[in-house]
Amino acid sequence: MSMVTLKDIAKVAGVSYATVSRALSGSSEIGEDTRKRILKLCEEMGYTPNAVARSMVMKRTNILGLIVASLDNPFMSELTTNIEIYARRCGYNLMVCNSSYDVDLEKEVFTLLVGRQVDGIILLPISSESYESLKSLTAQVPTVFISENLQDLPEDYVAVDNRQGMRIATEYLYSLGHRKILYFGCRSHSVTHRLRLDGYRQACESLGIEADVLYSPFSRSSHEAGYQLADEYFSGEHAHTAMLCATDSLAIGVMRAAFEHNISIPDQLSLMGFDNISFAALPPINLTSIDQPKQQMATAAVDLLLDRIAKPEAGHTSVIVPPSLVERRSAKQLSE
Amino acid sequence: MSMVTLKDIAKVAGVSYATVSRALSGSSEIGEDTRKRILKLCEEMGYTPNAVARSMVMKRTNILGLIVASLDNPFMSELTTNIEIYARRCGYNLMVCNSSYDVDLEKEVFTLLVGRQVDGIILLPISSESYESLKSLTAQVPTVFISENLQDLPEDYVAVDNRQGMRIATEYLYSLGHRKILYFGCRSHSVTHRLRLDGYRQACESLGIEADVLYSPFSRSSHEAGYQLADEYFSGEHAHTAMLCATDSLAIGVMRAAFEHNISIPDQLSLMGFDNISFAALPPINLTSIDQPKQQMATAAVDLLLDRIAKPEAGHTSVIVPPSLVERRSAKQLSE
DNA sequence: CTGAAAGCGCTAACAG
DNA sequence: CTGTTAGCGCTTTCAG
Repeated sequence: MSMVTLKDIAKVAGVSYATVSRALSGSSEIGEDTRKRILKLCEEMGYTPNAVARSMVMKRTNILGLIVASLDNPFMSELTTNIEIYARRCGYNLMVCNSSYDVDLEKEVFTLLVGRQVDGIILLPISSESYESLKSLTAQVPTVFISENLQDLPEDYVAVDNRQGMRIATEYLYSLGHRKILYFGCRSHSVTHRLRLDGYRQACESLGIEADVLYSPFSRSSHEAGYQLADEYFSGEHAHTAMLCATDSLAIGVMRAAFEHNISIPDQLSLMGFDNISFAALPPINLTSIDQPKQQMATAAVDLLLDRIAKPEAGHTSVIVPPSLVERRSAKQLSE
Repeated sequence: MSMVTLKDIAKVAGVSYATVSRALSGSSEIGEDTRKRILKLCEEMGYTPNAVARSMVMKRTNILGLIVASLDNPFMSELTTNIEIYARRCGYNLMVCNSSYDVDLEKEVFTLLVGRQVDGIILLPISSESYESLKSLTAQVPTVFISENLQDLPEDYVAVDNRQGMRIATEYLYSLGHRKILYFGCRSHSVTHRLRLDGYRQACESLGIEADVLYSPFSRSSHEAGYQLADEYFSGEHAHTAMLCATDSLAIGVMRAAFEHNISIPDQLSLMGFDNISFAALPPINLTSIDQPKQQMATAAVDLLLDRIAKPEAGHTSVIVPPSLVERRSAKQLSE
């Protein structure tokens, strides 16, 4: 289709194709007049540079790989959107693969992307265990992990300050008058989730209130998990005035259980989530949450990756971004 | 990093690198013993074929471009997920670009993808107008439009049967006893939306009930649009017992307005949407809707595109997939 | 300032 | 069955 090549336009212009290449690369030395003439010709002949050929010789594709558990997850798709837009602004295109929450597949697509000669890879919500399985691969190509806190592992990553986020949440509920706050957790194996729980515990301690934790046996955070856990909880005694969920998804499940148990939110129970996924803002949900600044995380991840590509041997870096409270209507002042 | 090339392993194996190439491509004639020896060597030396080099000579990249208005939109991200997974199964990787609802950007990224030598492009919710702006480009590379009905335009596309979907919705509400059904529309310029409206009107006519339509002035379907429209509507007289929204997003906005006007859904008003986005299933929303079979649409789009790549000159095809009713709890039997 | 030529890693005839 | 060779379209020394 776009079969016009450098050679073609060189022939028409009556110059060598090296000259045309120079005209296009903009740089170096070339006569202003010839450049203009050539550029015009390219336009006329509908020439589009062949990025594949260029990659071949440049030994870099200007393509970034993105591996994501599932784009269906609103948190991940928000991140992806921002990553793509920013990467493109930096001159990179994005090749996206779903790992479908499968560690083996994740490994497989990683290898695929390496074969594609991507300049770097961004790995998006991956449980911290899968770091183990990818260890040998991440050495082959610049990689940054995003949204999962890898702590002291020798990798680049960007994550929100999870501990701080839960501290903020707990303190907020406290400021609303709540003293009996239940924490609803999940995925106990994940560092990220351990940090969140930590933040809650720390805050409780310094506030002088009791920490109370319920953990979902489900391996993945979902509203089903939240529903089951809450349904059980509401069926027994429940003296807490507020509930703090490890994720928004969990909180949404809690909403359903609360509804079925005729517990009104926020009148009888204040509820909070974490992540501030787009769902949370929907009118019928209106969930007070802790925001992960997705845009900032996205640009930080791309910047970090480009840095690493520029200096493959530099030491590992992590970027921790600040969370923030988003007040909506699922939590309110405790009435006496 | 992965600097091992065919040549390297040829040298070690003591064969010409054409032989290695053959061993890897699996095909043609080559001694079983040498093949095995070579394959083992590749493994040992950690060889990964360079897809860029291969693309260069094959004149095909096995990359598909995907242009999407915004991955943030759950409908689009669901489609994208399915497209990526299926495309990969077919041996293609996906390069994704957001057009951010901007016709110029859309054109820009299209050109970018062409320069990337993608084998084909899938264009995802694009208003039918943008077809005009892309006309000259779609001729350059196999392209399929997805989710927007292009009617008689000379393009390949896959879309749901929008008219039929709204007919089903209307008939369903009718079967629930509703006779005064209000249609909430938007984006009157879009063929897709015109077809939906059409389906509603047709159904009303054959059911012998009156068609009543309210159109949002907003150019994009969103819950804000739905909220505004519904807020206004509820503020005036409102004798309808059911409301049929052109999209789920619109319906979610209606939910908020209803809540604020103390109108209970579904007790006082039945509500339906269209698209069956993932939101709709969330417990606090629980919206009865018309499903667009995203997975089927995704695979159909990829299949269509691969067909077109195989036969660039074949006539244009469209695939219309069937919608289906998803009963949840926002619509119910009209009590007398 | 411009042309000639080499080569990126791989595939595909074409010979042997 | 295996080796030789010629490119794919482009960038980049190195000469003019």
